[in-house]
Amino acid sequence: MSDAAGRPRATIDDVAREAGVSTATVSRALRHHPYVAESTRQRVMSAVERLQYVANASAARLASGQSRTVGLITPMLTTWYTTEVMAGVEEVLTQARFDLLIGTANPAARERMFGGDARFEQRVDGVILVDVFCGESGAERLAQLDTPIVVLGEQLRHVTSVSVDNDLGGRLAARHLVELGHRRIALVGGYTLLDVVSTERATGFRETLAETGITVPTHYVQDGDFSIIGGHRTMQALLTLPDRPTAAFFMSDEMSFGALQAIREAGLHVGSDISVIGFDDHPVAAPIGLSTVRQPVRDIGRLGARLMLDALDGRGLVQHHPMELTLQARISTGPVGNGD
Amino acid sequence: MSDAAGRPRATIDDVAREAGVSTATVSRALRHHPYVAESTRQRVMSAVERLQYVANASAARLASGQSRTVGLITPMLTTWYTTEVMAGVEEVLTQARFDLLIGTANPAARERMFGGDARFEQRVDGVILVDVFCGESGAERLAQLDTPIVVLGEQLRHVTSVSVDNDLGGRLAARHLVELGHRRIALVGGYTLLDVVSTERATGFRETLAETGITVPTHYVQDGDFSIIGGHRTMQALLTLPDRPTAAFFMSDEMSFGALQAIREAGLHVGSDISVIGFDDHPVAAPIGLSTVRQPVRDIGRLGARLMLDALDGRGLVQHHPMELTLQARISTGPVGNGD
DNA sequence: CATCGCCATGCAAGCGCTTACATCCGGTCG
DNA sequence: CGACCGGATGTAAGCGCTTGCATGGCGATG
Repeated sequence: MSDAAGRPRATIDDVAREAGVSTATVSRALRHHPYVAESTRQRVMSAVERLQYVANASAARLASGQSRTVGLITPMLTTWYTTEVMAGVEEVLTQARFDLLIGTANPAARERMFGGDARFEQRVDGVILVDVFCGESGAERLAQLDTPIVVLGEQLRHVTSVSVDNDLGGRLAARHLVELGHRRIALVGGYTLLDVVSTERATGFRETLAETGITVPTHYVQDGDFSIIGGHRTMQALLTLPDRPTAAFFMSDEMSFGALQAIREAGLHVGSDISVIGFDDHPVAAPIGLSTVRQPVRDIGRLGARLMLDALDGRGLVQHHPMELTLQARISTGPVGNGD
Repeated sequence: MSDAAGRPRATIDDVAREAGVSTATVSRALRHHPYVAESTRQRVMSAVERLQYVANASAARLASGQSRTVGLITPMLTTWYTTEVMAGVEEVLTQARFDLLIGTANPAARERMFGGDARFEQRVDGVILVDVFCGESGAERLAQLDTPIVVLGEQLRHVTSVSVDNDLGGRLAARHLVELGHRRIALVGGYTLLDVVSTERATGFRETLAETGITVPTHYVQDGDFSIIGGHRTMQALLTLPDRPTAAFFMSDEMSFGALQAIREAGLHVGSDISVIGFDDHPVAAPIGLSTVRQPVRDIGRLGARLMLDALDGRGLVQHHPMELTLQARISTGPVGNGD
């Protein structure tokens, strides 16, 4: 290691020598330890400046046993939701001078992770799980680890968690469509059999419809794996139905985008021939007029990171933190029969 | 540090003892060093398994002097383009068991970075710059550092770089609009005064138009800072012009999305009243029918990471790697006068 | 059969920090 | 005025690995 000028990189010993103090003092001065005289700190700082000293992170981590890094594990790195959460986490962590390490956990490898992901071991001080869906039993196991854990996207009792009220999300979407007069309504989730999020939203959605005597027939329920292409495929299928629905609730905006494309390709009109409501409030939703249930995605990430920082400080509380959901009505949803 | 069972974490010494060999042998066995007998390796591996040993990355890094981490610096963390490049980089790096450290460089702090971003020093083995726009002179300085550098988004002589031919991109967009008969064409870049990308695309665009005798008047040239909101604002401005353009080239799809919204809000029709062509081929472009100049964004990230890995291996070549650009004509562009 | 050479392994010295503990020093207090 | 105390600093023992060098075997060679 050497710097741009070819000189070998300065170490803490060089700084100590230059400042005429011990390495212990340099270390303390740099980390704002209380017992360092102001004059000494000044001397150290100017030596640091002169030598262009930058601490070696690996050495510090080894010696302190802390990595100042938090890991983030998610099964779906490619959805907008996930990257947005990450952005929020990154923002807060960076500000606190922590590093972020990303790890992907496909559903199959999930089990292994509860025993500790090898990639992360000893490398992170804590881990944030995004949409990993561990369930209460998984959470209990996580709580056993001596590593702080924060779970995003699921409400849990045994670990710190933050999520929206998905049931309510489903209700908001249902109420909106009912108010517009729709009765033949399709329901498209991500991976119905696997993810709690879809299940919870579906429950709220169905219950609200049931209040008006509406039921969602089985062939109106589909999975679109939270992707644009999945939404496209799903809407194509729905459009070929003899009893074509007049509205559909897609549980992510990305799926909705695909759905809008399918509708247009079929020569139909969104909002009149068929209404579509999404979930998330993706930045493109407003520009293209997609009605949706908005969740404060970036804030979820920010809060998650803050909770992690608290836990790392020892002043973390194991509790659930709910986040707000709001309906954004736009032009992709309209009164039923408008187009007929 | 302890594992889930509360036992202190196993170290390399524990493994050595358990396997009846020295720590040196364990270290070699784990890193597939050639001079380790197969039988020994087996013994070590089973000891590792039994003790659930996971190496401490910090210790390894300190001892080896390598961080197995590469830094990525970008001024615009929030654009789709950047996150997509990152995803490509991450994919390749993770596979090679490298870590990725993200750093944001706002244009103002750019200068400092050439002297080395403190956040990254001694912590990364190399750094990838995404859309940092250093220019040949900056590149020369970067080449002086003993840290491998890969620049994405700009063609450079003195450092390894990968980028598309932005001039060609501008030409493709221009040719498409000209072929549709447009003559009043607006041109919206990111930060005209700052970024090479916009400048290069503008050059190709204008030259192609010039071949047909078309010039772009000053008031048709705007900046939309590569954001949805910026595109929206810009299109609103263009629509109020007495000599409203019949087509516009937005240098990112995200700006185009905002533009489409503005057009719809004004009660006009995209593709007939006014044509819009973007740049990137954002995943939402196809669903909503936005014509665009496609660049293989994720591949740029992947290649960048691969080049970095090569450089770290000492078998890197300083050279430029061009990437393909293709026109994707969709319904947001149509023949001129179609809507009048 | 002594000599080589090469593969396999062990020894031990760091890598550059952090931090418990020891030390020193000047003021306070009884 | 000596004991005490707490702030400021130094000493040095690690943290858990990697790796240059030394060593030990063993088959091939002359």
